[in-house]
Amino acid sequence: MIYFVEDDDNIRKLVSYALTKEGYAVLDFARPSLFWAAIEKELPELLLLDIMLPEEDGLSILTKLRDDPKTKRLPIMMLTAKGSEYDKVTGLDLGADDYIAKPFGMVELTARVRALLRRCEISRECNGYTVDSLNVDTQKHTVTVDGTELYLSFKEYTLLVTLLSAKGAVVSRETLLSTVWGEYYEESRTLDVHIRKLRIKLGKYGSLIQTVKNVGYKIGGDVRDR
Amino acid sequence: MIYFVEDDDNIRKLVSYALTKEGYAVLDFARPSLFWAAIEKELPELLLLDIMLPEEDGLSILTKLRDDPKTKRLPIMMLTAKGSEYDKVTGLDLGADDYIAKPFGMVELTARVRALLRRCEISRECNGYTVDSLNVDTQKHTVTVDGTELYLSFKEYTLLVTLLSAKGAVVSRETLLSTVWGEYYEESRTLDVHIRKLRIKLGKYGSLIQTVKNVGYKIGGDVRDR
DNA sequence: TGTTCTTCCCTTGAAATTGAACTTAAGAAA
DNA sequence: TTTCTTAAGTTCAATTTCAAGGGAAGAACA
Repeated sequence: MIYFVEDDDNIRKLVSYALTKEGYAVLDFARPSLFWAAIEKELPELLLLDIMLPEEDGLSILTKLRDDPKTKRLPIMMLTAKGSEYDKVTGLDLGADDYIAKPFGMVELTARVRALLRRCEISRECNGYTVDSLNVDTQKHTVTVDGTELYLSFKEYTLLVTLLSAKGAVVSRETLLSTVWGEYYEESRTLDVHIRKLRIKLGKYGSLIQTVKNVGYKIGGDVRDR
Repeated sequence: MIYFVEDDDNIRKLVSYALTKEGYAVLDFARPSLFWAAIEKELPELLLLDIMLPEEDGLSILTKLRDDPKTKRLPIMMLTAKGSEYDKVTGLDLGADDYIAKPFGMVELTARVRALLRRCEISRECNGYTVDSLNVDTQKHTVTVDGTELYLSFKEYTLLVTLLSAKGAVVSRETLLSTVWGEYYEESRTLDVHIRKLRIKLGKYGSLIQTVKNVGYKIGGDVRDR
């Protein structure tokens, strides 16, 4: 998911269109306030940020994002009409990862986006995951164990995919709650209950979901993309 | 260390001077052959690569570097007189991390270099530690000795990671207590007890944890990031 | 100089306590 | 209906506490 903050309607539409055509999911925002609301709910993989904006300067947004541990590492590309070297340097030194000056071509933009995502090792969502003979197809939204399809509820499915996407790394309770349940959820036992149901439904693969006490849960076993 | 391949003497000197003044160690090469010789000996942290070169095209060098596992992830910034969008895209898509078109200002160049190094620093942030055949994976939260996984409790694990992250330096009792146990903890034997359990679980590596009387504990041996 | 004593930390083992996750069931929401 | 959330009770390992056991460094002493 790519977020794009830009007040100029034409540029916003143009860039969104170009990126969408490249296969990226894009959400664009005409005003910072809309962007802030969205980022509370879900973090994008990359942010395109114009500098000249109503309400709040792009550089101010950049600074705030870099100060927050949650968005400290978010790949950010600044985008601006001002072409002066001074502006570029300011943006980069405040923590932007790339900077592109208007007018820019869509082809260069998408190439820079690709390069930045590559550098940050965030590949576009894959089509699914496989562990042993447990298969998850994120296109079809299906889960199969030994070839037979399994029915999972929405939360169960999202929980499983979130764990799988970490490729065996531990996912904290907090992250799980915010990813699967949306906004920040304070400590709640609903996560435990869903983990339990998921484990039961996964049958012999239930034990793949391992508890890491005081931290969260992880998938044991070799997770492969597909 | 930054390597810089550029045939134009003026630009080479200018850029080298600017980067050196920024505090980077720079080695510049007028010809690809000299660069290839150097890279055999030592990998730089970043490579600035001109496109138009004698002997061999910069894009060809880029491709070769990206094909070699040793240099696959080397941060590379392309640098060129050709300002066409097509060239930029080609460079970026062949695996360059950034691209700057001549004529460029030294201030922008150094800012881009800083930004690129910063980003690569982040992505290579440590995923674990290795001492001898003791391995700690901080992503998966696992500890292995000679390839077999070891189960550590939360405190034991945190204690071990805290000690490892000091890379062999002594960590005071006070620091350990405040890092592992949260806020300040009054003097308590609980730390000793956990150290003991950790030593036992680590088996032959238990003796890696050395007591520094009146101060704290440290890891003996060569701690490496991974 | 060498021996014993004292003290201070750290180690050890066992027992007591705590707390995070699990379970279950029932009610609310979709 | 099915799914999700909440609440309450349970469980068992993790953690802490306690008390006794070393052992090294320096002091006292012969």
